[in-house]
Amino acid sequence: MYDVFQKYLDNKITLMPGEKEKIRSVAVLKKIRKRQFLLQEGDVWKYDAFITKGCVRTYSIDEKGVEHIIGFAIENWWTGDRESLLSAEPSRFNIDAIEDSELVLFTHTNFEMLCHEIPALNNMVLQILQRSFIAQQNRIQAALSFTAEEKYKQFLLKYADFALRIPQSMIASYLGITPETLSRIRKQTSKK
Amino acid sequence: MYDVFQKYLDNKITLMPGEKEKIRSVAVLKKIRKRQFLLQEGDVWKYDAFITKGCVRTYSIDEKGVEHIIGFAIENWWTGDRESLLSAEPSRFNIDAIEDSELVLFTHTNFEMLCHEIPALNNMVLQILQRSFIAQQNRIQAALSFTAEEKYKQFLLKYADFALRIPQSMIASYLGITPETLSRIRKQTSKK
DNA sequence: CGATTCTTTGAAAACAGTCAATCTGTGTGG
DNA sequence: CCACACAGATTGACTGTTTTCAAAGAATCG
Repeated sequence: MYDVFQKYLDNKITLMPGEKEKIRSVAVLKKIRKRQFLLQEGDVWKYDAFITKGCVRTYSIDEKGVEHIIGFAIENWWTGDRESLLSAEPSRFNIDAIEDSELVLFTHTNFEMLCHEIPALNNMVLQILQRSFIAQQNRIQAALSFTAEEKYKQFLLKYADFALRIPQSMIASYLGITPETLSRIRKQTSKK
Repeated sequence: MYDVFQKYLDNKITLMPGEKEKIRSVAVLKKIRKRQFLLQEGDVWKYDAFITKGCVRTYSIDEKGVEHIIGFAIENWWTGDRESLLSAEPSRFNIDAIEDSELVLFTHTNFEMLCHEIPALNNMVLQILQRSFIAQQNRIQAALSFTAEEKYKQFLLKYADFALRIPQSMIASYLGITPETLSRIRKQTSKK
């Protein structure tokens, strides 16, 4: 379980002797089953969470009870609610597992300590944040510029590696359309 | 002109003796007039840009020639295209001035050097990035969850300080609706 | 196999987009 | 200072897309 994370780290940064162990010593392993919550609306999120196996979704629920998926995350991705983490306010989001999943958790306090002591790690976090920022910007642009069909196509291209693991109703939610509309788009495009 | 930026810095971080001057020495002042480009699609963006006066917009143009506004920025905000900056690829965005504006520019190379030498500055950048990330996440959530009317209301609340400086057609573009639709929404809500 | 969840389909209603015309306000040149 | 031009905002009629609601059809899991 932890070895997936270790591999990820080795791939990204080179650590000084002893640092590997230091990181390892504050890591907490966690398994969650399909449909199980990692974070529930109203709770305060306090971790940095890395997925070693499985798939989770982050979503909000509007006043009509409809779910709106903000993002997905799979193996080798980080997840969590940065807003709640930094503000220490109750989260407006839910995170739950789409598949049985395994995670490596760090309490944010521990993780900050690690980042402070290990510049390479701190730098890695900055890189990830930058990349997430860019990805979000592109998603906003897509939402503004593309039709539902184009957004779906782009989604399949961009997330080809795990698009098939996700129920269509959830993809629809992510794209901001109803499951019925997505079903019709698929029918349309399969004709061609 | 530069004093606006200096004030901003003083407000955010405390600098060691000499650091102020070091920052100042690599800053470049720039004025742009209304409608003038700061960045044009196809060019590579190489700066970190701080606005001391005025207002700019970042937008893309789709294949039909329609503009889609990704974001606005005013005094005391940063602007630019992080994607182009980090990838060194030509930008897909345009940035131009909505009002006559004044900026403090740093070439990214210089700015990185400064961040490397001044940990407090580096930390500030991280904070800004985190906050931008959260703001974008909230925008995505709003786009998914809210009706056009709700999005407009939220925009007015959130950006009350400069919403009036921006033409309605641009607000419509930002919200992902046509100017006509926004006009009708305004008519509706003013009735109540 | 039965139960539950997910997907598809249909028809009607709601909504936003398009196109074209008019109105309004601002700023410029005569 | 006026008149005109121009850009932005509004309005109306029409079209097209998406949602909604309801029901039937697959697929999945214990």
